[in-house]
Amino acid sequence: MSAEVPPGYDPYAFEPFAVTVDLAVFTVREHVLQALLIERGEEPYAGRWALPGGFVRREESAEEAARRELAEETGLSGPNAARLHLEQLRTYSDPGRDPRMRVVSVAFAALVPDLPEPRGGGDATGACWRPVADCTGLAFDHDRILADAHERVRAKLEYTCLGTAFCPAAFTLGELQQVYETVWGVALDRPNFRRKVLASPGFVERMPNAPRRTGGRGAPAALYRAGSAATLQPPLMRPEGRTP
Amino acid sequence: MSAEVPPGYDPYAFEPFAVTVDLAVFTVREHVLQALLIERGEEPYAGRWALPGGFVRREESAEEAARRELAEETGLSGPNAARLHLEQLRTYSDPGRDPRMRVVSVAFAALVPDLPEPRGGGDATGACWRPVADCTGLAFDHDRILADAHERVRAKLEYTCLGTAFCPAAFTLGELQQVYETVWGVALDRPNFRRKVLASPGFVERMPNAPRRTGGRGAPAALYRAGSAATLQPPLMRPEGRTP
DNA sequence: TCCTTTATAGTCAATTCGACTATAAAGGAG
DNA sequence: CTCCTTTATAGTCGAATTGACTATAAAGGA
Repeated sequence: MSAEVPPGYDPYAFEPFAVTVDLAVFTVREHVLQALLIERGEEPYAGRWALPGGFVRREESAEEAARRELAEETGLSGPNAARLHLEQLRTYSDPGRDPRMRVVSVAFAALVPDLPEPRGGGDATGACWRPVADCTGLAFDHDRILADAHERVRAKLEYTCLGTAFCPAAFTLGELQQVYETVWGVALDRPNFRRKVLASPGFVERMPNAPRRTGGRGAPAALYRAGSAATLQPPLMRPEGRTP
Repeated sequence: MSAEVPPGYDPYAFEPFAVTVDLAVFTVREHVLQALLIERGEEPYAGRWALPGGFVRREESAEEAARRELAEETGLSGPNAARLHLEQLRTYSDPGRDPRMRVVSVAFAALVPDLPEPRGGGDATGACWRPVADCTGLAFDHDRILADAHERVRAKLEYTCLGTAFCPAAFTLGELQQVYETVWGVALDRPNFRRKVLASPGFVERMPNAPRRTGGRGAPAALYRAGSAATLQPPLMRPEGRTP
């Protein structure tokens, strides 16, 4: 490898890499933020938990690979696939992050509503939801990826309308507030929360139907669906203004 | 290149890619936001302008490659290299983004103060600063990368202390305000701007020295340096709350 | 029939923000 | 030297937002 290599496509400068995608898939189940994990069936890290993912194929982009892997892992398809937020997180490229060869991984964060069942499909031994607080000791650098994705989601709830991605197609403001409280780990004042949400144009819109009761007890709540806005102005900040 | 497929990897799934970094380097010069471009000397796109960048080498991460390329292209080294903000933007992986082979590019955004001179150093035919508004018709998908980076910088000025990355080690509040006005393309009220900045803990801190006059005319201004905070709470929002 | 839980409507004071006014300290033009 | 323009910096004031509460109604369960 000469030091005076022109930019371009000098054969000595070109190094072959494998490119993979890794997915940090989040959902809110039973008042807890959970992540989707798979149990590795092969070396290295056989038997360890890891984020779902796989190789990017020759004819697809990283986004397409991520969507394909997500469908394989969760059984997400058709109408469900539409109610899914998938965004690129960042790329992890440390030499040595895979013990055998040079692998660059494009990480994605995905937010899905509470799905019926995870499907341990395809190549993974098993797949399951696990509270993010318990997701430690993952394979490769997946602890780090998951932590980065977790903080990204926490931060994006502040200034985007992403919270609705955790909710089903129709939801109550109480359910939306639960999402915020679960992801941020704080309690929010109910009247103030609904005042903020309803004052944010395009965040939620009322469904032209009848209300229903959700958890059984309590007064029936109005149903809302996600609005057309993508960002929140002004933002809905978490208390204690922490961004650790 | 070792065609040997490591054990445990599906040989049909593994596809070799080239991995590059592309840099969107921004500075504020003469009240205009400018980006660093190089003129390509080789096919494809010979003679066209492009973002600086290059291949990731076998023993380095994408971050290290980006820092290396930036040093080669701008002559940034030693003390200057410290006053530099470099952050990963996202990865571009469309098949066909390079006409000849499968290239995945990890894009970075860099913010530097007004440097003495760009250096068309090393491998590039020529390098120059160009107002971002005039940066069109770039090679590959670099128009898109630059646009994404531009919007990222605009957005991050709102909720981080990044604005100081465009300023020299010591700066006046007027200079910092110029950065915001230039990047956002709006005029800000001077008293209100300084009130917000000074009320944000850790954004700037006064230098324990004497004031000076900057542009020649006008009263002398106090000098500040970047504080220790990374994020702004509450954010400093651009007027008209636009996030196109 | 209570009692607990949840939804929803208000109130009120403190804080913040946007739009201004005012004053001082340069440098340049004449 | 004397305006005049430009910039820095200190305030003011009313409107809007926010955080902390109170109040009331409508469930379901014991």
